[in-house]
Amino acid sequence: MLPINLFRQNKELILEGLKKKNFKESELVDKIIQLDEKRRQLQTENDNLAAAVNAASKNIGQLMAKGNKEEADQLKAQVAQHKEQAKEIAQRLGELETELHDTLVRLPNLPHNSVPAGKTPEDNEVVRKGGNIPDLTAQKLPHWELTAKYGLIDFELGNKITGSGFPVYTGQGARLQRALIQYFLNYNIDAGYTEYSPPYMVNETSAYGTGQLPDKEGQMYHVTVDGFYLIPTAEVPVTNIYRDTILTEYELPVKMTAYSPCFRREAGSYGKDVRGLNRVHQFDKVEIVQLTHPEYSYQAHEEMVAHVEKLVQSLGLPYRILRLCGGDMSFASALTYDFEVYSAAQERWLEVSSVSNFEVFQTNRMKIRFKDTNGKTQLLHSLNGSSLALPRIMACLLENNQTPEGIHIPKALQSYFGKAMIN
RNA sequence: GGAGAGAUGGCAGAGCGGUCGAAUGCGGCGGUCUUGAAAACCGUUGACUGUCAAAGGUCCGGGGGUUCGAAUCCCUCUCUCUCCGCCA
Repeated sequence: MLPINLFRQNKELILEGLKKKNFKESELVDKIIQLDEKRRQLQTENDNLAAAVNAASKNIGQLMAKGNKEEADQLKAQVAQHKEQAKEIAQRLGELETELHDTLVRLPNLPHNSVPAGKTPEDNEVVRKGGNIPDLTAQKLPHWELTAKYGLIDFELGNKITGSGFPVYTGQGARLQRALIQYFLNYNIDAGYTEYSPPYMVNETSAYGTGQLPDKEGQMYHVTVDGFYLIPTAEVPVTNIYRDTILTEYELPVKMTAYSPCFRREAGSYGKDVRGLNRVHQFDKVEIVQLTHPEYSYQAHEEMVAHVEKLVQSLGLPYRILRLCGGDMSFASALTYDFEVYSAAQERWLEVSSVSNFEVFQTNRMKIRFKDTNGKTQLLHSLNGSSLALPRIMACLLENNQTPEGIHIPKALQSYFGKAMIN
């Protein structure tokens, strides 16, 4: 949610940003400004009435103490009148506040200056490439055939137990999952991130805080009996750790990492996109989250990108880093870098990480703040990224490292996996 | 699931219808003292809204009610604790 101050101070900046993000309903900006003005006007009226009531009440107390009942009764009648007026105003004020808030949450975050213009994924900008695409002339099986061949994943069994998109990892496949999680977590911890093991269900307030609600309601599994949501990413519970918190400047930056399964309904996906591990309803991911001083968030963002890049490199996978264009960015983000790795048998790029700076968009909702050196309370910036999401990494590892003799395990993983090859 | 107790500022903990945004202690910050530090002493120390600044307004777990007036009384929800039951 954009801070309301921005609308009072710099309307042009907002309109410009919304245009770049390809947001159509720019008339909402004027609506918000008007609602805000009206709201403040009503608030003043309301406050003045409350002040009158407060003063009169104090007087009544004193008059009663003196035994001056007659005058007190007169004042009481006055107060009753004021209260009737106030009731009406308070109701209108409440409606106005709701409308203002509901309009405000419909606006996406504004893009950073460096975000390229554009509407579709084709307009994303390739920032860097790395690694080598392997030569698979000897054998070129897609990962869903490899997982069957070596007994790593049973997709059919998942169908039976739950439904499509809930793969069952078995034997060496399960072990590889565990090795990846462990490796990723340790790598993040070594870089100064504190590990958290959060709940996998969150309440409505938390889902709202990171922007899942109201925007992506249909993408989450909803446990209706208790009103909980299964987390689509550890970002949700982890960022909410600091909801309604005021930090001191020397506690910054806050760096957190967490492993969690992620649950996504993925309504509307189909075809080759959902084949094998490409898109599933439950998957594992290790996430990194930072809360930083607003002045240093872009520096932190670059550090996070470099951090994830080194991790991808250590797995020996061919990758590219994209700077997402305005139209392809998520609702809440100001700047996003996507990491894609090349799946050599499928011959396509698969997204494995998305590293974003949300600036104050999330922290404004969650009231995550800090006291600066002048004693002023300010919003922090929040950032997060995958480090990394497992299924597509696994798909690429299997496909790219396949040989007729077996699948090679990257060196960095071998101590976690326990051997150098799947066969 | 059943029975009971409770929720107050960063923390601990008073307050039980007006003088309470809230005693006191701890912690934090500033100062005196000191070569420096500790101790001691003095001062200061919640958030939100509003404004050029102020005045004013709101907040004692959430919501609703009684009253001229609620942290204090009533209803309700959520959460925490204790005991019983069940259980990884």
